[in-house]
Amino acid sequence: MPELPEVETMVRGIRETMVGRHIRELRQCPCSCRPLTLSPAFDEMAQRCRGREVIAVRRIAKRVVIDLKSGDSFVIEPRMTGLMLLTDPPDREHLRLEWRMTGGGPSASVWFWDRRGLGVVRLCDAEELARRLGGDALGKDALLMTELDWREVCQRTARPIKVALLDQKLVAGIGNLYASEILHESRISPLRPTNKLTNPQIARLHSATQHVLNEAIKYEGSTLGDGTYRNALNESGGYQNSHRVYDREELLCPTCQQSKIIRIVQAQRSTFYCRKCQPK
DNA sequence: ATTAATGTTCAGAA
DNA sequence: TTTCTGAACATTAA
Repeated sequence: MPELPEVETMVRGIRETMVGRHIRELRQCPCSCRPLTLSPAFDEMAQRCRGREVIAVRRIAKRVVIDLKSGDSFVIEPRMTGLMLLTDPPDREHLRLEWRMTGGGPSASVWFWDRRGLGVVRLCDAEELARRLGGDALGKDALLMTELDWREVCQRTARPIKVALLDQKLVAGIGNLYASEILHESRISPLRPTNKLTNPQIARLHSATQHVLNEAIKYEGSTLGDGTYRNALNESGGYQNSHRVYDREELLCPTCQQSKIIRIVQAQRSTFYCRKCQPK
């Protein structure tokens, strides 16, 4: 389930293969699955990008953005099971799209693979999409979320902080897995109303967000039990070995070594936390 | 053999 | 206005 660190890993994995090259052809892969959600429809998308130069490959929140010199950008939402690959898909059955690039070398193509097919690929104005999102959880420079930004955002809602962290209009890039991890490092209860957080808590939330996401990027994301998430070379991530609470119900909390991690459900999603280290 | 759970986003309802 | 629910899917565990 690609969240910010997994998408950042995808972007780094395909950047060298795409930037500075031209798109020779966009192809739909001959899989028997239901077609991906594309906007505009495939024929127009293929026609509009053919021959165009790729000038940047970057990440906005949980989306892969491929900027073309023409002003168009591919905006790819991997959702649950989408992957950007250079080689060796987990299976050929669920390959969905291929960008054939100019230039030689064995990796002159980039693929989008998606087992469940919930992914969405658009060719559009990327900035328009970015405007609909909150600040990037790990943005740089102008996109940086400062501690003051976090305070302002936290005033906007009374929902539990765990639920608010998943709202991409407040802060963009955090998903279900990293929300639990960040709150544990922050020593904040997932049940805490967001607008009741104290300034010291918000300061911890701010720094834990950066720390957890940067560490996860360093290990190229989390590959869970089902093994779906892979980097661009079809290799597993490594951050699952550093998880403190996610998917660790009944195991001892790594901080206090006394209390067991519990699982609760908030907004129909699993939340994992330690009652002792994250008091209400 | 059904059923539930998994995770992200959005439309539409409360 | 804000918050909640269900649907889009495929696969696996119960």
